[in-house]
Order: sequence, then structure tokens, then C-alpha cells
Amino acid sequence: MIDIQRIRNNKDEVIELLSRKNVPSEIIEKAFALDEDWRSKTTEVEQLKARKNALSKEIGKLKRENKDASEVLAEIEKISHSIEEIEVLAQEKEAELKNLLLIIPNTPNIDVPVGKDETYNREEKKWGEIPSFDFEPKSHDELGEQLGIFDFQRAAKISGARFVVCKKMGAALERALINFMIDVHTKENGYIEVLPPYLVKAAALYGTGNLPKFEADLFKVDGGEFYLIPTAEVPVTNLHRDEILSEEDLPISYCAFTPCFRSEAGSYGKDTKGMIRQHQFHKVELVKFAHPDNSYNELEKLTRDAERILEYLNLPYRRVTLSTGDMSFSSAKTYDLEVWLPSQSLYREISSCSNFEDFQARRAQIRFKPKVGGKTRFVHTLNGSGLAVGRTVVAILENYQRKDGSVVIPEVLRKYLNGAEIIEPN
RNA sequence: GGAGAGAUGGCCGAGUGGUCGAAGGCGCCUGACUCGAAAUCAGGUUUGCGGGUAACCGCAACGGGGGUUCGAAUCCCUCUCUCUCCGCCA
Repeated sequence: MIDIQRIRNNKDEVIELLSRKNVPSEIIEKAFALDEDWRSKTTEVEQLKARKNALSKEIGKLKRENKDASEVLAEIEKISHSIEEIEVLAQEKEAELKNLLLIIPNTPNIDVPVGKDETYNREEKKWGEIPSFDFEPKSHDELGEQLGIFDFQRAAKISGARFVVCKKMGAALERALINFMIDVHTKENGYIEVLPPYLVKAAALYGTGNLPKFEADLFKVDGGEFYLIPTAEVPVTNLHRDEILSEEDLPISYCAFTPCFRSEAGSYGKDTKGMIRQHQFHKVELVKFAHPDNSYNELEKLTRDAERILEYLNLPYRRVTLSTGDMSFSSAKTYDLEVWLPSQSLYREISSCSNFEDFQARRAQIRFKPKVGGKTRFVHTLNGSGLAVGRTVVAILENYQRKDGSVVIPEVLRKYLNGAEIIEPN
């Protein structure tokens, strides 16, 4: 949530920054006006309440002295009526303002390239050598079906479109990747492993910014108050909701493996074949609670931690900074990591690493108390995929394929697969 | 699913209608003592919002929401969570 004080004190700056995210200025002007209105009514109510409190105390005193209080009671009754009237108005304004603030996106960092869509994303680096094949490289779904490790047809029978059944080395490879990623992040990068719930309440989704605006992207459990998580970001960021952390504990870094569930509403016709876009997929997620003075440094580190997984797997990738028009609602700055897919001859997103600054922390009330200076401050939250497991399988199959349709297993994964070196058709 | 108990400040824990934003303890901060530290002694130490250059003033908050009352941590309703017992269950 954007800080209303920023709108109050630097309205024009906020309008300018949010125009980069295609937010019309009228929305900010509306929030500004609601805030002014709310404040004047609140001030009025509070003055009346102060008078009422004073009179109430007087009654206590009069009663103790066994004196008559009817005159004071009469005045209180009059004040109470006024309070009721104005308070309703103040509460209406407050609710309206709050609802409006909940749908205003985060302001982009000044460094983020300005543009209306992904064509304005800025490439930051490229890593690895794009493999050259002396044959036509196959797509992962073709390879997977030939190898007998993916079964899209039966998945459709069971659950419909956008699901897959992984079998044999397909299933084992997912499991190996999950363990490999978690091992690297916990042992080499200092993340604390957590295994959170996959069903969450609405409040958790408000905290991260998925609600109220993006309900259509989520699966809601019928009849219950639960939602299936779209990413581990939701439960893990909410670990510290309504908490005051110790400054010396920052940054706190978590790593979580979870399935992710997405309705993919509005993506009809996109990536219909294969494992790229599924209703259910696995992800190892990195989440940090950082000191606000150091969060951009932590974003660089977190992104490097994700990149290192790709490097261990020797998968060619590039890093791009998402433009203001392509980044998400809650983010102030996002790096996407895109892995090379030979069958499509392009880079596809495999990780998204963001600094949300205090946007989520303000929604979820995650704060810390500075050692000196007293006043509690909001932490900065960050997260990134480290990595999306299904898409990593896709990238491995496509980049490590051989002419005969077999696939070489990346060296770092072999110890997780009983030493297997190659996936072969059987 | 049934029966009961509970939720108070960073932590522990008192408080059953007004003088309670809240005793006491722990922790933390400042000062004294000390070469220094520990111990001891004295003082201080909640948060959010609004107003004010500031000192400061006001409003709100004792799990969440609602109610009774001139006045609620305290009484009533409701929700959430925790614990105990019974049932069921991987």
C-alpha cells in the first residue's frame, strides 16, 4: 500500500511516478481529496469526543460527591448526537480512501525503464553459451512424450487442460531439482528453509497485494474461506505479518518449496502446449525481509542466488529489468531471469526477482524497531523464484537434448538421481 | 463434531464499571558507584492517527467486530485463535 502521507505531501511526484505504471492521475487526486475530507471530519469528531470525555469524568466526580449530574448528562446527550452524525461521515470517507489505496499500485523505482509493455524491458546481462544443434531441436513436450516422462493426455482426462502427469525420470527430475535448489539456497546462500501452508486466508493475500485486485487469478476453495496459493511468496511473506522484528535480525532470508496454483484467466490460447503455463506447478521461492536502507543491495544478492542455480545447471540465460508497464502491481523494481529455449529460439521467464520496498510491509504491518532512533519502521520485502521447477525441467530437456531424442542429465543433479546420466526412451 | 478454559504492553503477569494507558517482575535505555565490568541504587521505557515549527495537545487501542452505559480491560453478543477432555481420523 502506498503511504497516504506521500500523496498528502508529494502528490505531484506520486502522480508522475504512477503515470509510468499507467495509473490515471484522477485516482491520486481522488485519494488526496478523500484524505482531506476525512481529516477535517475526524478533527471535528475528536474535538467533540474530548469534550464528552471531560464531561464524563465530571459525572464520576459528582456521583462520588453525591451531587446531581442531570445538567451534565443533558449536555452529553447533545454532544453524542453530533458525534454520531459526523462520525458516520468520517468513517465513510475513511473506508472509501482505504479501498482506493488498496488498488493503487506501488511506485516504480527511479531506475526502472519507462515504457508501456515488455518491449521496453532492459537487458542487463547474458550468461552462457547458446547451444547449437546439428539437427532440429525438439520442444520439451515432444521430447517428454517420446521419453515417456510426460503424459498430457491422461492429465487432461483427470483434470483438464493445463495439467501434466510426470512419470519415471520426469517425476524424479522434478524431485531432484527441488532438493538441489533448496540445498544450494540453504547451504551456500544462508536461507532458512520453510514449508508453509498451501491454503491461505484472504488477509494473507491482501498483505502481498494479490487481493483485492487480482481475485480472478486465484483459485478459491469452494464454500470455504481459503485460497490456493499462487506462489510461496504469499504464506512466507505473511510469516511476519503484524510483527515487530529486531533490527539485528535483518535481513531474514527464507527459502520455500511449494506447489503454486494459478487460474490463468485471460491467458487463453497462450502457451497451450507443454509445461510452460500450468494451473499447478512447483516453485522454490526466495523471500527476504530487509532493512529499508539496504534492500536494493539485497535484491542484487537475491537475484544472484537465483542466477547461480541456472549457472550450476549450465543453462544459458539473460537478466532483464522489467519496464514500468510490464512489472507487477506490488513491485518497485523487478528483474526477470529468462532461460534459453532452443525449440522457440528465445528466452523465457524462469524467475522473477522483486523489491517491494515497504508496499507489502505496510499492508501486512511488518515492522522493525531500530536500535537507535526509537521509531518503528516498515521493513522492505523481496522475493524471487529460485527457480520455477517445471520451467527448469523444460529448459533442461530442450538444452540437453541429443539427436536420438535422449537427454543428458546436468552433472549437479546426478547425485540426486542415483547417479543416472542420461534420460533415454524405453 | 460435542463439553469446558483462556487471549492484557518487547516478554511474564495483576487487574470484575470512573482516580487504569494499565500494578509488579523481566528485558532495555540513562545516570550514580567502579580503573573497567558485574552487583546495587535512582530515573526512564507502548503503539497508531490527527493538530502544531516545537514544547506539546487531542483521539483511539487490553485477540477482531458489534452492543449496554454519561463512562468498559472489566458487563452482554459474535468471530478468530490457543489449551484441556470426549468422539472421529491419516
